[in-house]
Parts: sequence; C-alpha cells; structure tokens
Amino acid sequence: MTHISESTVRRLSHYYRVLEEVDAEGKRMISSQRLAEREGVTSAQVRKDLSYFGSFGRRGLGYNVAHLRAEIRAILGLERRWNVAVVGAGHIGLALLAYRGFEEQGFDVVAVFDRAPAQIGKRIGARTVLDIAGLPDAAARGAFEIGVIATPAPAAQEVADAFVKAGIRGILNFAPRKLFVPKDVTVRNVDMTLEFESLSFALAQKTGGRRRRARG
Amino acid sequence: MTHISESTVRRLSHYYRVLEEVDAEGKRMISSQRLAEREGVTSAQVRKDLSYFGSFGRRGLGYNVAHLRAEIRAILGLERRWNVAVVGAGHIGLALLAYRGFEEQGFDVVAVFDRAPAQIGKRIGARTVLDIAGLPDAAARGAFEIGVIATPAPAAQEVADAFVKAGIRGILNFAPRKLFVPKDVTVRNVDMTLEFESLSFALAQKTGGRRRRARG
DNA sequence: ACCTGGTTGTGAATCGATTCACATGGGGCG
DNA sequence: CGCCCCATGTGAATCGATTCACAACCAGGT
Repeated sequence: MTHISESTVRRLSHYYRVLEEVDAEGKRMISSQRLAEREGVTSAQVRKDLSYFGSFGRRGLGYNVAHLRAEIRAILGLERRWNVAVVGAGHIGLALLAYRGFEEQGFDVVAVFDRAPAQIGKRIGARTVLDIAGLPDAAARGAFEIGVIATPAPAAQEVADAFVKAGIRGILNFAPRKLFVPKDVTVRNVDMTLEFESLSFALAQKTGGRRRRARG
Repeated sequence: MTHISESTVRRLSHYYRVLEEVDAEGKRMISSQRLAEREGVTSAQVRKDLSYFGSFGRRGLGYNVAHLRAEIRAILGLERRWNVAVVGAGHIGLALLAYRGFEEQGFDVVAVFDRAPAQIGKRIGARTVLDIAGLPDAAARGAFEIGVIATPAPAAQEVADAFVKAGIRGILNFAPRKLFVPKDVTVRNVDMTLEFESLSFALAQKTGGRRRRARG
C-alpha cells in the first residue's frame, strides 16, 4: 500500500468520532463537506484521506454514515479488542487505569507493572500491581499487544527495550524522552509538558512582541 | 517574524530537555550533530530551527550548552511562570493536579473548576474545587493565563467559549473534540484515545496484511 | 602566518502533504 | 427520457517543511 501518513490516520480517527455522533443524530448520509466542517478541515482532504483505502461514497449523494463508520472502524483495526499493559503506577498510570473511555473504544488495560517494591502488590480497582520482572513472561504469553510507558524519563528507554525484546510492537510513551526502537515497532508520544511549553511559546509571541532574528 | 511552524516549536522543547541533561553532565559545548542524535533528527534540522531565532553557535565549535539553553528558555517564554486553570475534576484533571512535573517547568495549577455540585467544594491536595460560574471573574482578575479542558467531550466547546470570552488565549484540550476558537487563541490537543487508535492502525497493518485499495 | 580539521548558518533543491479543479457518476423531476 | 443539480474521486498544481551542500568561520598546531 502507498504509505499512509500519520496525519491521515489521525484524521480518520476524527472522522470516526464525527460519524459516531452523526449516526447517533439519526442521519443516513453525509457529504465530505459536512464531515470536513465538523473537524475543521477541507472536503478535499476528507476525500483524499478516504481514497487511500477505497471509494466509499456515491457521487451526488455523499457517504452512507453507518457504512463509512464501519469501513473506518475496520481500517483502524478497531473490529477487535486490544490488550494494554501499563508500566509505571504513578499519577499518569493511575489516571489511565481509572479512565473508562479506552475500554469503550476497545482497549483493555490488563496489567500494571512497577519496579518499586512499595508499589508491587498494591491493588488498584480490580487490578494488582505486578513486578516488572514478570513483564517478559506476560508478553510472551500474548497477554497484551500494546505497552504504555508511564515511568519517569530516565527509565523510559529501558522499559521500551524490554517491550521490544518481549515482542511488543506498539508503544504509547508518556515519558518526556525520545525512544529508540527498531523500525517495525510503532511509538506514539504524549508529552503534556511539551504541550504546555508550546502554549507558553504562543502566548509569549503574542504578548511579548518577541524580538526578530538578532543577527551578528 | 517569519512564521514558526508548530514542529519547530516542539523540537525546541526537545532540544531544551537535551540541553538540561547535557548541562547536568557537565559538558560545556555541544554540536548540532550530537544534539540532533539525541532527539533522532538531523543536524541540519537543528541548525535550521535555531536559525529562525538568531545565531547562537560558533563555527568550528558548536553551541555553548548553558547559553543555548538560556536562549531557548527565553524563546519558549519559560523565563516567567504561568498560571493554569483546570476545568473538570475527573480522572484527567486529578492526574494533572497530582503531577508535580509541570510546576518544575514553570506551570502552576492555581484553580480547578467543575460544574457538578457533588464536586464543588471538594478539596484536592491544597486546592478546593470551585464552581465553574466563578471562572469569568477569576480570569478577569488575571488569576491565570492558560486554561485546561478536562471535561467530557460534549462540554468542551462550551468551556472553550467561556475561556475565550474571559480573555484566555491559550487552551490545552484533553477532550476528544475539535474546538473552534478565534485565531488569536492557541489550542493544543492531547487525545489519548486517538493515540491508541493510531497504534491500533499500525498494528493492524503489520499483522493483518491489510487489503489494498478495493476499487469498484 | 598559514594550514588543517571541524562546525555553523543558509540559499537551493528536494520531498511530502494539502488544495485545486474538473471529469465522472448519480438521483430526481418534468 | 432528458435535463439539471449535486458530490465524489483523483491527477495536477501548489504550498510548506526537510534536507543538501557549501561558503564562512574558528581554534590550534607548526
């Protein structure tokens, strides 16, 4: 398949959400134009994104909401459920465990690992924090397909290496550190500090009248 | 100033982190090459990013670590502290409040708002959950410059509108919904479900041998 | 003072993603 | 049936970001 850009995949997720809503509103058909408006992109963008995977619409009519929704669901691999292991039982790890939204979308957090003896054995809802030493076995057993890194930055690469070694090929990284992994492993990063800094930059630009390129 | 792309700003944040580490390691100088390696980008990218703001290096020598760090700090607007208000005292809101990392980088969560009477008045660490009705006054008083939306999706746009009306120009949105704001307001989105879906897509591609463009 | 090895800063070239624009196909109505 | 309006799917054009490649520069050694 011609390579699909990350932006396209992200937009597909967005379209999927809009379609869920539109479906709930009882609408049968939707045009690329209206789908686009709800996500703040152009209609050509919507059509181009979809065209990478097939042609799902009907000229003159638009897209059948339920059908397109099912197609995107299949494209995104959401027809099955995915098991997720979280490493790090700190604040982010706990928030992930407490949040039910992922289960609704097909992602089940089936295990939590930590390194600190103080954490191991602790119960969190229905789950027990496991010793990180057990990670390779659990992964080998096929207990999960996605690994989440919710540790402090210094431990992140180490945990990533453990995931990779255990055969995990999808990693969600919350640690503010670039991870190096083989190219058949996919990493997505969520870095809230970076988002705050990005806002800080934008605000400083606006208010500060930031100086131009100071040469010399 | 020639428009700075979001990617450039994000990379600056990354460089800043690397410089903190390198500084802690006691190194005086660093080349664009080595700075690049640690973030998995090219040295030309590093130099180009920096060149938008000035020329901070010395040919033949590289960059002075402490100096470059200070420059990026200034560029990102991190020389001052920023006050943050969080709307939504659910799991994400609580995780943000519990995490100390933001304070270290200069972001103080000074207020938490919620709509539900059951939440209002509740104490969270040193803070008390406030009635959302008080948001405009607090913002008008200049109590905070950045707003975080940690509500369920249906409430997100409404909260964004309230922030905008109150003069807030930087919003961090955790709700899985596109926000529409005037163009002088900056929004950054953190959407964990979307990241999971992006991983799901990648994994499905790998294992499934996903079908090609099905025409007709 | 000159040469050598190293590194920046940046215009030009390349690459990839977005947008344009239109031929193609579809339904409804008279 | 024939006409009109509508909306998709997609090649071509555009736009923006990344990478290339090299002149300019720096320090240290001889």
